[in-house]
Amino acid sequence: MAGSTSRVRLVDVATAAGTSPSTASRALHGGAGVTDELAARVRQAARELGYSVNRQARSLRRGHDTAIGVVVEDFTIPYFGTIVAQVEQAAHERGFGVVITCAGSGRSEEEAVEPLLSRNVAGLVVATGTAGAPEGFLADLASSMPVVQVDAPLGSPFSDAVGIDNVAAGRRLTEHVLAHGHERVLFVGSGPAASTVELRREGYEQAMRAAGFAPLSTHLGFLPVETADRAVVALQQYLGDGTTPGITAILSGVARVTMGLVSALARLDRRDVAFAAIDDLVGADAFNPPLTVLEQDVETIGARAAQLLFARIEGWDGPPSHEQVPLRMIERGSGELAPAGRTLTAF
Amino acid sequence: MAGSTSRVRLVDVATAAGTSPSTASRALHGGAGVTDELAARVRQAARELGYSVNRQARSLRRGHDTAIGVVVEDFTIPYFGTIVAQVEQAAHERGFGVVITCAGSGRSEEEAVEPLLSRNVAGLVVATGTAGAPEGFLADLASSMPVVQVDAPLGSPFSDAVGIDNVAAGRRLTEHVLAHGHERVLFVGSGPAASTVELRREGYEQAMRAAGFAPLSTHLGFLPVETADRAVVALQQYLGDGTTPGITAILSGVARVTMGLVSALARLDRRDVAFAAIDDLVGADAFNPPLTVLEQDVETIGARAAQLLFARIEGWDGPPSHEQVPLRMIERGSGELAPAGRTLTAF
DNA sequence: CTGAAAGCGCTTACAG
DNA sequence: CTGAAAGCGCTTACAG
Repeated sequence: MAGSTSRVRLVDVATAAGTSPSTASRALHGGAGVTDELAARVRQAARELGYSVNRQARSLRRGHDTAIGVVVEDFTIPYFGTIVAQVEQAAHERGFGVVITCAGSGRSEEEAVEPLLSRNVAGLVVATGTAGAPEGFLADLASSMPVVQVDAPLGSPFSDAVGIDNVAAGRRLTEHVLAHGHERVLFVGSGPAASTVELRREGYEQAMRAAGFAPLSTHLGFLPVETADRAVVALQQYLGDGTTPGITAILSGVARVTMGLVSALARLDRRDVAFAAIDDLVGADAFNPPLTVLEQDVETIGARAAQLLFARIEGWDGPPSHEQVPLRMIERGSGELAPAGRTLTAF
Repeated sequence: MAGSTSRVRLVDVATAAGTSPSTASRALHGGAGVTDELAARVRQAARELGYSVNRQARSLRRGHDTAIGVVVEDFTIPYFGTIVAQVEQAAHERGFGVVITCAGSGRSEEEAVEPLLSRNVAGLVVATGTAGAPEGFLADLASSMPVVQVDAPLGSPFSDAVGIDNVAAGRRLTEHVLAHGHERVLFVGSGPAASTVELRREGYEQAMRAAGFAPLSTHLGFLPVETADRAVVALQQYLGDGTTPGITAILSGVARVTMGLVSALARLDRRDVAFAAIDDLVGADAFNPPLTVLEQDVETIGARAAQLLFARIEGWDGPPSHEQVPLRMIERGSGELAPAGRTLTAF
């Protein structure tokens, strides 16, 4: 057991083993060039004293830390939680620490990243959903350290990226409800700044136009708390007043928005409106009706991001790779409703 | 703009401002004892060069880092995501970094915490739900640095703690369904190791016994993926086979379990069984029937934990405080169902 | 194979 | 008010 007063240093271990700090360091980490016998003595002393290296000192000396940074837009969103979990796991396996920071709620990217850079992290996973301008702050960063972007709208020429094909996702979701006879379909995004969601909207518009229907979209904004209230107001506007024909299907571009829409539809008691969403939600099979979703494989996205990052950290020097992880449609019912007043026969 | 090749050091700033590192350091952080004019020159040089302090060096010199550690059981669970978000926010406001680690999935506490200790974090927020043995590893830690426990079963004599009154929560949830005429009520926990959930079960048993009914409880385990399948199996066993009278109400002790139960009840199409849970769930108002919950104010729990931790870090030396944040019952319908075949008049 | 020495970038008594 | 010097704990050329 380590004494709980003050951490034991390498010199303590060396002294206990009857050698010098230099040799002790080599015995514990350096590997080469130490007698087996002496190395064993050092390792035992380290064990007995409960030694663990002071990483600040090591990092200062080596010029980079065995830690990576993770920049996330919002920790309360399950998507990001899963990314963090995967990255932390990969880091832990390699003996790396993980320092996190939040880029949301009005903080600038510089401000968000400073706590990471000032700790000399060896690389960065950036999952903000909004970043990715090739001329931005991240590009600057990516030229001096490995950066992997997650859920980024565009592949940057300076960094690796892992995500989904957003345009195709929007198209596929749209085609799903079109196939069930819908023509007046509303797409709901979170806001113009969420560029991945905007790409999904683009896919939606492509699919609508290809089918000969007019696209119609709106935004709910970013704050989950307010989302349900806004959704009620927004939906009432589009659902029709009995005289004008309203929309018959709703598509949600992202989980946060789905949460709001699901509550709003429940409050309005409109279970007749078809509804499908990008991103799965916990309990979606218990919704009324059960929610059809186009699911992202978030675990794979997080795991691949970590793999790419550590490959770079370990020196891999290939061209930036932009990976797209396949999506999976989970049909649970809500997206398969036919438009009210119309019976489908062919499907 | 900072050059992107190599970080600028304090000595660079000092040189640019025509002074020494000592004075530059004092001008930027130390505060006292530098001419206004010189201080201004240093600050401008720092700004122009894009200087930001190397925290590893600072920490090494000062003996402790301006960073805190957060130990979490599982980042994908919204409860912990909210704790992390709150703590990160508080840390950021104080110029502290946040390094995280996961204590779940078979890692020992020592192993989980090592990456934090080896970085000399100034304090720890520990949210593992299972820890809290007064003689454990954490107690050892708490004697050498500030530790705040979140969601801990017992108040440790060595550290602050923030959470809820778990026994009272179990009692209150139980009394809710008892008030609607239920007598055969099943409590579902996650596993014997989750001691906060076990305390909730204790409250449930107290309430059942006080009402003269026999308590009946089971566990679903920890893995969210398997939970729904296990829940189906478990529920079939308790719901009765038509000849024997089954349970008429189910209580869930924690969010992960609720997710499984909600899916299982949907699959079994048993909307007649009353159901109430501790912890709110996203979309709970869209469930069928809408889910009644006893909600934890997780944001307040996280915020208070951070406040306590930083108070300790800044030197506050009061006795360990064990705070319990009030709960809120959200009645949405699922817990208010009367037992099938029995009509209530009095409520 | 081993150890004395230098140095990573910072802060802080200490002397002026 | 200012600066030269020491030292936080480690690693790594360098010399032996």
